[in-house]
Amino acid sequence: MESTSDNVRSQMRKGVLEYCILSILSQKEAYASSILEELKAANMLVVEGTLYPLLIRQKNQGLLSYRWEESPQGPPRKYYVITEKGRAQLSEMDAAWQEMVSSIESLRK
Amino acid sequence: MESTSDNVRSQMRKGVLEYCILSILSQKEAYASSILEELKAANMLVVEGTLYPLLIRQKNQGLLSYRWEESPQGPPRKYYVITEKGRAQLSEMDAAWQEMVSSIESLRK
DNA sequence: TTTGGTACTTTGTGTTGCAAGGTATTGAAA
DNA sequence: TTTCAATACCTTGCAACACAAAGTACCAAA
Repeated sequence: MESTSDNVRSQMRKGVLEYCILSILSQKEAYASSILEELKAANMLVVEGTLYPLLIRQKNQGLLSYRWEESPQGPPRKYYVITEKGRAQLSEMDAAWQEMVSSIESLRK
Repeated sequence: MESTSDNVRSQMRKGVLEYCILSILSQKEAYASSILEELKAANMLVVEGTLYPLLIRQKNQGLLSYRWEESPQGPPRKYYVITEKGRAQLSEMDAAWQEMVSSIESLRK
């Protein structure tokens, strides 16, 4: 049983997730589980099944690269790193986001 | 040939269109073409093929109702009206939107 | 050697936005 | 009267996306 509120929030998250990922990775490298934690801390909750394909898409687009690193325990981690192209895309997204905030504000006057 | 920027903006629009529609209709009744113009004025461009199904969905969810009205010229217009349920949903969306703006801000610090 | 924790991946489903094309009404021009 | 342009509404097929659920793999401790 899902609340209306959950639906609303889930719908709105669509389309800004890529922006969130690039933003997180622009500050420091991270692997999927740690990205999930950051998103959770920012109230932008997503699940594994959403994040992994998204990271792969962004890597295929050349926005991210990655490297393997040993974990203190458990299997190795895939650390993602933002590329130059990714930073350029992030700039685009900053502008697009600001524009959308303005648009909503003007509609919500 | 579509620019990266268009893709970015198109993706971000997902999920907030319903919010925009309810917002517009909360101020006054409107028919599809006039809603398109308002969205265009707010830089939230969409096309007919997006808007019509969306209005029908919202009507089926009980968020909107409509009535026919003669046009000064051309076929009659379908004026959409927001319902009480629609206004409740709009309140939800206001809250969800504000939360998302905060989330992005905290990630983009 | 089995168990539990960590981490990455894949599959199937439903929703959404969009391009493109279609239908219907009206009034004015040919 | 027929044709045309403008207005308005609707439908179909497609691709992208978020998500639930299930699966695979690695490691260390019991």
